[in-house]
Amino acid sequence: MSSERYALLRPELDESLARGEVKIARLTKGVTCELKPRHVLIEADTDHPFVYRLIEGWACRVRRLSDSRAQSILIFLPGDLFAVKSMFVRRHPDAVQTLTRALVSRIHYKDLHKAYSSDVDIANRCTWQVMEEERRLHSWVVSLGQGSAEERFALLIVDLHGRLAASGHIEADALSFEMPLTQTQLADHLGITAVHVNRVLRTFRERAIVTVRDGRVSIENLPMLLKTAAALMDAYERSAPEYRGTLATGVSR
Amino acid sequence: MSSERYALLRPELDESLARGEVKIARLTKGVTCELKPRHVLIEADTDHPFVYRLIEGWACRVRRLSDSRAQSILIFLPGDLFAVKSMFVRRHPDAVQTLTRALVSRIHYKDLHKAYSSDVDIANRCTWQVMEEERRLHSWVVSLGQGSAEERFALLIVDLHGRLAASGHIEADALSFEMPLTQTQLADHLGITAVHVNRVLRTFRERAIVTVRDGRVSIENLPMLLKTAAALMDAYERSAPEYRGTLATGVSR
DNA sequence: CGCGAGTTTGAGGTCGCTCAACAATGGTGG
DNA sequence: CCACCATTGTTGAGCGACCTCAAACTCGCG
Repeated sequence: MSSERYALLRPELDESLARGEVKIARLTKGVTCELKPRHVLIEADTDHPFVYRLIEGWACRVRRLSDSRAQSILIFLPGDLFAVKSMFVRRHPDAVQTLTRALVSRIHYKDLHKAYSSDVDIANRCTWQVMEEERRLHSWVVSLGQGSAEERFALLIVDLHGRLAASGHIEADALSFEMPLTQTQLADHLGITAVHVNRVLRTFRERAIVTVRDGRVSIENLPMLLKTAAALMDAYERSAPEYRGTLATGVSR
Repeated sequence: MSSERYALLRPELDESLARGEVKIARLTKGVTCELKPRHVLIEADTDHPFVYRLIEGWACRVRRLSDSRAQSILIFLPGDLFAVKSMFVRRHPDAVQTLTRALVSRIHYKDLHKAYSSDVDIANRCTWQVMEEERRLHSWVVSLGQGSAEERFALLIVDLHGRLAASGHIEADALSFEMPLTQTQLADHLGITAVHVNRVLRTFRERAIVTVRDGRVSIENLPMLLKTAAALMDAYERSAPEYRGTLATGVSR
């Protein structure tokens, strides 16, 4: 978690969060396990005592409705803590499952809450994770509430790119990266049908803006992509380096 | 904040949260102020050093897009803490404004964070507030992503009713309560146009399920309302007393 | 080879949008 | 007290984004 990208973090907390990061890493180290794609880590509405860190791979929080609709609420990328809420609630109303093969470490909520209670750095780091998630949820509410299918998709790509770049998993100027979501999974996240996802992808491909193939996205016209997402983007996202940098210098084809 | 409704809270935290509640109330007491309707308390993208408690009235977090679209992200009711994130970030990407005449108390983020650092009860209470908000955001993402306009509206009414009942502002079995949102404000929250809100309200009125008039909602057919919202409701909401109770005992007309 | 999961495409339908007009309300100033 | 205006609510007509259903295609896998 680089604080680079989160320019709005109060500077006095910078070091505390970095320390909390290390301390939590130390606490969770040891108990790591490898998971297959689509493994349900946390079942909805079931008592669950662990807090996790995603080390490798992708995962997501998904709610399934009784009538077979599903909404993928948040996507987790390497480095993210998740189910921090386990410290406070016995159950979660939605499931967490892997999207790819993944490596996670975990810690019992009691151990983490003990550390949380006695060490401000750890409390800060946990609270920060929840707040960061909340920020992304705000953005996603705006996206689902006001964005067209194309805008939502563009925003998603920009967001994933930004997060992967911020955590160092891809270069900040990378124009291609892995995105292991099927069109059905994209649909559940974007709040549209899989069929329509396919059509949206087609128009982006035909207009040579973004091509998604074999679990990989290639950005062919970044300025155009950013322009499509721009209306939905908040000040945080707009201030991310990959936005200012590349939009200004013009990586257009 | 009664823990009644939040049956899933870990029992060992119950007392700590109650203590945190009281301590925060003590910290913020004194500095209260009264605000007019539509007063912008927190401006988007502007440095802001306070954390608030809404004592009376309604408020909401709203993001305005460059092209005049707007999404109301969260609605705050009496008792809610908001802008807890001020402790961690300098600015918020969305504004917070009152919907009615309102009474708020506030505290400087440094003071609160000092208390947060030295008192677990206060840390717990703050983190809990953020987690509770996150839970509602999850639900709202599902609602916007998967729900029809009617389902969203029904869920909103059920949610508001449940929260007002939980905090004791209305009776748990009240079938009518104040809801001081204009149709335009409802539209921005539901992610549909004001015109369509009007039509949705009409169908609910014509089917004698819910009538909204003069800033007040009257539930005329609760089972039907719950049935409409049911698909979108999570286990928390479904387990709320007013759902189990009244659906079971059948308040149908 | 057959199977299942994912992708692609067509045809037709619907939910919700846009534009536009008008009614009801309440506040303001003359 | 009335004329005026801004805000909110209401309704119609036409349109477009997205959905539903259905079929065909690709691909990896046992």
